[in-house]
Amino acid sequence: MNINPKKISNPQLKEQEFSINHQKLIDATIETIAKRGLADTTIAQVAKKAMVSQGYANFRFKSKENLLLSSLKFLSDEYKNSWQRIFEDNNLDPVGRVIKIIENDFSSKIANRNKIAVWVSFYSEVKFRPSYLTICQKQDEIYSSQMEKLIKELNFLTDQTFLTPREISETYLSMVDGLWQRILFDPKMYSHVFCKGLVKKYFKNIYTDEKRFV
Amino acid sequence: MNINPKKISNPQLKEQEFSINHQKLIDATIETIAKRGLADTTIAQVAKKAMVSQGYANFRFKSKENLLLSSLKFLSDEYKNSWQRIFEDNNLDPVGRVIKIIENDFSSKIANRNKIAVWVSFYSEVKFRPSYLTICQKQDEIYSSQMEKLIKELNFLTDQTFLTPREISETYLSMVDGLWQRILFDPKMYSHVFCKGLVKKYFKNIYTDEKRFV
DNA sequence: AACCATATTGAATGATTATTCAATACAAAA
DNA sequence: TTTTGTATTGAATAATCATTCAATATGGTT
Repeated sequence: MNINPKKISNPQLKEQEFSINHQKLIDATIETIAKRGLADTTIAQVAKKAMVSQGYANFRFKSKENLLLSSLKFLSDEYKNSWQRIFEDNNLDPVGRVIKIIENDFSSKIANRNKIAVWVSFYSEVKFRPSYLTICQKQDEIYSSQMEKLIKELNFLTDQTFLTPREISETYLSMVDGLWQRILFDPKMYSHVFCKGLVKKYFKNIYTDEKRFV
Repeated sequence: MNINPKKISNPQLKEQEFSINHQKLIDATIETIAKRGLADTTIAQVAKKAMVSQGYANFRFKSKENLLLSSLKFLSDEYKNSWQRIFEDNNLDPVGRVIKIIENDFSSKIANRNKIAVWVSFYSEVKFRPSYLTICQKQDEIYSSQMEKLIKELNFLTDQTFLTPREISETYLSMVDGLWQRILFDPKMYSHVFCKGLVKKYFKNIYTDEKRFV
């Protein structure tokens, strides 16, 4: 019995086969939203980009809504994984961790104009689709609380007491959201270098003795 | 000849009559977007809310696109007027002016959840509709440069030199955008009081001697 | 080879919606 | 009153799309 990877009698391979098309469609959805906007994203276009039939796309995801939701989930998980790795890295001290966080939030993988366009598209619908809100909010809460804990350590180490960990982390998170939005408007002015510099300068002003916040 | 305000032989009255319906439709558009989202806003719903016929709404504005554009323009002008009044008020010193600006940006007239929902809806389409970008960007540039000038004065008065006016004003504007977005997610947590407090604390940390940034 | 199960297709369907326009209402002028 | 010009209507149109599903393809099993 010849084991050909394309054969699907093996449940594991079947699962993999499933994942390939699943992921192809999610990628195509994100690309389409990034290129045309959520309003002009149709199943037909997504299916074409994923090189499957229109009927198939619907069949796989049950509905367009569900395809969109899965795509948001994917993006959200990708982001979460990238910052979670930083929080779990035991080789970093608080300052090094904060710097890694900043660099991640304005890395070309995370903060590129296409992905931001997709984020903002979903954000804009959050008030009307509770399911979008659920996905976005849960992860943001974890990020937020991890960040606050990190700042707490940093404050302790540096004897910084004027600003609370909560204040610093909320300010940071707001700045990131705001800067991401601004990247959409004017990606030249709000370059990654500019954004990182601005945020680091914010921290530098708080932790004046710390040389690493250039 | 009896001058009845409903008669339209007088060109001025005709103009006024025009404006009434015009504004009714714009208001209805903003309300509809705020309630249902840009994606689910139809001419039929807007017309119903404005209490005119569907055909009329289209006739007045030539197209749905143009109605949306006019609504964005209205919102944008409203915002501009509110901050411009503060910049033009000669009774304010720099600190007082900054405080007024903060209070305006998180006033219930400007930063309520409905209006933010509309703003974010348009923002999310900015990458795909150059006409939206034009409206948003032009005014933001003016706001931005006025803000920078104001911070320059403030830095001069307080001998603050570590952060440049550009840095402070860009940080402020990003924070505002980010906080607005967060108000959409969780209006209870991001109350006006919380947002104003956070921003004022940011300034307080820079201008430590200034008592008015509570 | 014949059969079966599953994956995939693509054309048809039905719902939604912007836009058009012929018909109507209505107020001013004659 | 009749006429005229403009404002407004609302039903018809045409386009777009999500969704469905009967038909087909594909590859494994016997």
